[in-house]
Amino acid sequence: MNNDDALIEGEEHRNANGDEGRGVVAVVVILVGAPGSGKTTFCNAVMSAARRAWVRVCQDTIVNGKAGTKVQCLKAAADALREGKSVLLDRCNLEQEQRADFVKLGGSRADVHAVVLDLPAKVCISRSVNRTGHEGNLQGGKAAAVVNRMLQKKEPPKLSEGFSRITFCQNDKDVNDAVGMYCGLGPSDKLPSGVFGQKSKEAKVQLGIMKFLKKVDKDQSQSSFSRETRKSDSCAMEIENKNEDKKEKVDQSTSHSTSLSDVPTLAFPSISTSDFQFDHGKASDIIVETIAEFLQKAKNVRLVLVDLSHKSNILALVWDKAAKKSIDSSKFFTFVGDITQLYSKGGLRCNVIANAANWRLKPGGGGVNAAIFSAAGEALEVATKERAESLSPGSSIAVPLPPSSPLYQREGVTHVIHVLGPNMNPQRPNCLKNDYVKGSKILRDAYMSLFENFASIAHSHAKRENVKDLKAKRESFNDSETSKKYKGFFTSDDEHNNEHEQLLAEIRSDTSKFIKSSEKEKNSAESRKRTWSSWALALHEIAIHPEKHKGVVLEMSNEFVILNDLYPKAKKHVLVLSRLDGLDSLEDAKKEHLPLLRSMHSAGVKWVQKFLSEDSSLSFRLGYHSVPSMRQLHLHVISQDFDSTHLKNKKHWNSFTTMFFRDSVDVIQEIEQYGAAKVSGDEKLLAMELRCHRCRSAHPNIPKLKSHIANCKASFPSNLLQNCRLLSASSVTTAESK
DNA sequence: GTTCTAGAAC
DNA sequence: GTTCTAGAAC
Repeated sequence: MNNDDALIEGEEHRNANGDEGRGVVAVVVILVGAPGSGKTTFCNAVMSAARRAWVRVCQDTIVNGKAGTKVQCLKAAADALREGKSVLLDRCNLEQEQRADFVKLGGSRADVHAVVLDLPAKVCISRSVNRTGHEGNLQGGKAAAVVNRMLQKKEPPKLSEGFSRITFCQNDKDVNDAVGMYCGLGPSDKLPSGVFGQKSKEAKVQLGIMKFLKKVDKDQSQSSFSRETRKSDSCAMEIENKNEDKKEKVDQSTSHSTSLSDVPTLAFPSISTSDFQFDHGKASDIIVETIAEFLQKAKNVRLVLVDLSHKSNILALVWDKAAKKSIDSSKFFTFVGDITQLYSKGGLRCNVIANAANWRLKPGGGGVNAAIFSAAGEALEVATKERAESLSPGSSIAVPLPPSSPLYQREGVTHVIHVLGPNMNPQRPNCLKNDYVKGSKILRDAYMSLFENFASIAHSHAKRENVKDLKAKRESFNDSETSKKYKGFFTSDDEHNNEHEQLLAEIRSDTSKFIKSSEKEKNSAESRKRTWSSWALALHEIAIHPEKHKGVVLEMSNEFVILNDLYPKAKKHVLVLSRLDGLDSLEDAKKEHLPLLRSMHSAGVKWVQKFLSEDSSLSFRLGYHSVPSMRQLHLHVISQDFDSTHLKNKKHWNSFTTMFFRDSVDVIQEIEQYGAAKVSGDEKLLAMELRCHRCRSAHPNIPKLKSHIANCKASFPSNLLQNCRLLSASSVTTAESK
């Protein structure tokens, strides 16, 4: 690897300096970026200080200052090239298809570069919302929606599309650097090719990998593309149908038995069959065999083999073989989708996902590895590094995902298991040169290791009897060594060991709260109790002495008191306040509290019904804050309009719209199943960017968000529509009948 | 200049 | 939890 890097560096050097005498080399720079990302600014900056002739081609202004067509842009660009000028293409170009025709302008005539202005969505939205008199006329409230929609479809450019150079800019500094570079580009200069500035701090390594891949990518896409698509086209429909059926089955089962969607589920890609070129027939046999073996031992878990494409060959093979082996289709099935968006796009809850990692456990490269690292954010890189430096073929390592990771927040993924399979590709490290005896063993080991790791995670989850128990164990294990691997299925021999290992994993992964408290206050059970500020005692006072607060109490029983939230964050916002002294927050709730939680819930539902009878346009959620600000357990019953002057800041918003808010139905279910409810109390959750709770679009600040939600009519995300999490006029009748 | 956030005090 | 306000962002 080091050798590769050195080689690449040498090449760069030659390219950057060694092209005098070759004459003028025109460049087509295809800008890629959402509205507000600064494409026009970029063009103007380059052209104002350029050392070569540039023509800016902008679709928004191409017809005498007015918007034109793509064809007109192509013509203008071609004309410019013919005159020996270089081209700055100023249009969004976020999708590959939109870029393809412009890339074709290259070839012998010109180098084609991409400059990706990949600034945070928030920045683009903020700029396009605020701008006035922009040529594209994308202003005002609609801008945010447009930007969001476009960003969802974005496909980062790849060298394989035909670019000779791609520059990613993630912030203003990157943009300025890129401007400077193109300004300084003289008529006969040529910039080094490759990918630059992609999300990795080790740009050189990244470049090395990308260059290395470029060659392989092309080779592969030519050979395996024709081979595979033709073959699979004939059965594509079939697979699609099967998967449709399958998905329906899953949906049905989730709606019938409320627990299925929360069964620990592992989503995994096929290991070694794409980039590592392992034979699909042999691989599918191994997948099905190891799954069958695993499912015999493991109870109450699900496995899902995921591939991006309906045309996946391996998915079809595994599907057929699993059916022939009569593998229980509720415990194992295949799924077509992006493994980093199974929940948000596919409605499939998977708390653990596997990553087809490289031996260095580095992000980038391509395929699943790049996708997962990029979706999980830097948090995964850091967490991975803490655990291991590298991975050997046939093994795997589980990494708990910090709650700050977008994958955790958006998809509910708590662990990523990195797996490394055997390599049959001569252009990759450790190639087995067609030795399928060795290869098959390694692939089998890889899956076994993956499933074992998953089993440990699932097992520990189920083992969480109650929070107190866990805390006690945590403390006793707190100082132990960490680097051992998880081992064993659910055999009694390994059980103790497993618990130990998993508790360690939990200590590291779970909400930092526990760690902090166990570090600060070691052994005394009393001192572990949270201290509350004076203002945080108001609810406790009402709960213990409701008779003194008749003015605010709406309803009262022995178990709870109902009152309006003093600072309602929506049109309707009431609290169902437990009267049980000593039960202060969700993390203290245990099985013994289930009757109380259930009656609080149904009291809340009754109020929802009352509110709905007054205004049927409202929708409601019932839930708890993971870490409440006020003492005394209280259930929020809140309408989803969030139309209130008291909703003023990010914390308010995120406390009701992220995983910080734990739906009462889920809380009850988790306590029934595991003895405790999961709390997502990470501070970062409350500092997250502002997203619409309906359409998930991002907004630059609270006022903009509020004006958006006042008008957003998008349907709620699918997860809220399941399991009676969201109550509305149409759903409440079904909730009642349950 | 105004708008908006975020930290401290309560 | 809210209020107040300095100063960042626009």
